Amino acid sequence: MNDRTTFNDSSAPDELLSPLLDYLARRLRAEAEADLRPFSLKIRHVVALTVLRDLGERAQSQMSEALGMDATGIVALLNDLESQGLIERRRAAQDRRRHNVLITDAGCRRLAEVHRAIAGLEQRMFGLTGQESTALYQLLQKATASAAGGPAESVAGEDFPH
Amino acid sequence: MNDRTTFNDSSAPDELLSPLLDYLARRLRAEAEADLRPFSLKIRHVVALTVLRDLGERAQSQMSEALGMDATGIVALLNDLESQGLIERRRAAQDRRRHNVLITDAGCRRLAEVHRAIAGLEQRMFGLTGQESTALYQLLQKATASAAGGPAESVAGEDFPH
DNA sequence: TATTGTTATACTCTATAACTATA
DNA sequence: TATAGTTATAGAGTATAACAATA
Repeated sequence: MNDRTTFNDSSAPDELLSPLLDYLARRLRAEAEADLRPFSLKIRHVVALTVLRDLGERAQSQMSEALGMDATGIVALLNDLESQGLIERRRAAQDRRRHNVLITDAGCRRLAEVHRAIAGLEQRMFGLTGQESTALYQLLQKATASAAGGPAESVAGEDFPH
Repeated sequence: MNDRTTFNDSSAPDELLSPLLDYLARRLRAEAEADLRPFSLKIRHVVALTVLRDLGERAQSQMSEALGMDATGIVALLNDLESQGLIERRRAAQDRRRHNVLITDAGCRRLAEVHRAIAGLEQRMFGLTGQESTALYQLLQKATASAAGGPAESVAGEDFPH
């Protein structure tokens, strides 16, 4: 049964979030390309490194879940990072089918550099104050935790970095 | 929350916004696909229709700028919408090179339906309260206005819907 | 038989370059 | 010559399907 009235009144603002998210993500990827070229990385590499730094060693299947990406995409992503020595793949002893992935020291250092570059880009591009930026981060964080739980549920999972 | 107040107002938070935006936009596109399939539309069609509804008649070159997309992408986008009768292209009398684009009545009706579908998806997916959702909208709105002005400037332009 | 990771492949999204018609 | 739109094409980005190794 559909409860349309509560739905409209209690929650959503008049306008949609999706067009803004779509727009900002597209612009971001385009702008970040230039800043990340010296590192031979793309935004999704940064996402993957961030997850590995914050969550530690993970199986590739868990990476796939945490990043909301297909497993086949993860393979290519990790290949890029491994060829630069930023991550390591290790056969898991308990289950030899599994490749455990972890960030290397070089990966951590690289991530820190990239982090500074992207932070600068965000500041220039979004023009938000520190407070606004923090508030936005927290809201996106909450939305992400919810989205990571599944499309129809609001399960705040530990699937994404804080 | 720890000593967050020690941050000066101009500094960014410790963590990056970009990975979250990238993640959410990717998930959103994937999830919205199912909801939008009955309409034969994608998220970017919704963005385009929203812009046309809010800003009125526009040249294609202006659409390109407003959407932050290459002009060639706009052509295919508008072809899709025109073939469904949701928008119209008219030769501009003053400058016959130009195609002015405007949303049709059918387009407005379709957009309203789609709007409801996406709003429901956002609520299920992001699990935000009405207040949070509104706050997030306003922050994304501000970031979008800034980003529309250019990568290095904070010019709040009239380029994107309010 | 089911699961982890991989390869091969195709489809979607976006950008670059060349063409047309107007100015 | 320059600009608005279009076409053709190529390149990312992501997903689907079949396969190998292991459980």
